[in-house]
Amino acid sequence: MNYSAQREAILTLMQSGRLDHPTADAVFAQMRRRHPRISLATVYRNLNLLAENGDILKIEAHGGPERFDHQTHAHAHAVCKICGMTADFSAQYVNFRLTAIARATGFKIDSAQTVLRGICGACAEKSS
Amino acid sequence: MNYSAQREAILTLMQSGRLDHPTADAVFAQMRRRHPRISLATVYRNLNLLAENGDILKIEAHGGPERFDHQTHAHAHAVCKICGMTADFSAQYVNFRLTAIARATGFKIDSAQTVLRGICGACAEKSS
DNA sequence: CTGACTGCAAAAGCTTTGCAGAGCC
DNA sequence: GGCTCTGCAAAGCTTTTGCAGTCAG
Repeated sequence: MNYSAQREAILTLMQSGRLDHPTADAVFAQMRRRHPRISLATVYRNLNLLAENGDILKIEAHGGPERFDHQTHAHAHAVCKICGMTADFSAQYVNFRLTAIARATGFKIDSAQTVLRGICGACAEKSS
Repeated sequence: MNYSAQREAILTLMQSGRLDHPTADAVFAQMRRRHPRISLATVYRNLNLLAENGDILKIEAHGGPERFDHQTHAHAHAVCKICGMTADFSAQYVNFRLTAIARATGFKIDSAQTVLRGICGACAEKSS
């Protein structure tokens, strides 16, 4: 077992899906309920470790704090620019021609992330 | 003309293509050569205004400072996770089924950004 | 005992903001 | 005068880091 109790607990929390694309801070707040002495630094450290390890995914929020996702299979995200809500959508809607890109840019590609920005249904209603 | 002298100068600098996907700081450094009294705050303010206005593009660097791009037509980026170098590639390599996504998520989509992370040719050589 | 892990507090970016002074029409 | 724009400095936010203490095996 390479995972300390706290790391394990964070992973379990993430995998429960109880939090939806949480920020580190949201994870911290939730963790505190059962581990009142946990620190924000630990949450950051462990989320980053878990992400490096491929257990969770770190996603870009484009102009907001980073968010984490327990779904590690290929998918993409739509971020509401008003409330920050993040929705998943299947990667089948986005197609990468990775080999062609690697050839064109000379890069060795590790990971691909697509983020769409827009306004979610709830915010669209409110503002109308 | 809605553009102040400095805003105009920043836009001109950006459009010259002399800087490659510069950070705000890089724009600041370059601007200083001809406008020694310009401040970093002004650079940020104007880059953001220009981006809102669609004159330039603000791109995500995923774990680094934001970068700006004078190319506003659809394209995507590959970011080197070692040196931060950012390469363009044509949108033809990435396909979005935007209407399907909008339907699936309930979002009204404004913009789409795809960022690939990897290692650029130069860094790959150095580390090998 | 040794090494990994943690809390705390401080630091480190990067970016934004408040304010007063300039400049322009 | 009224407007926008600017420089400066300070604050803000998120994230990382140094360090000493703690825990597990």
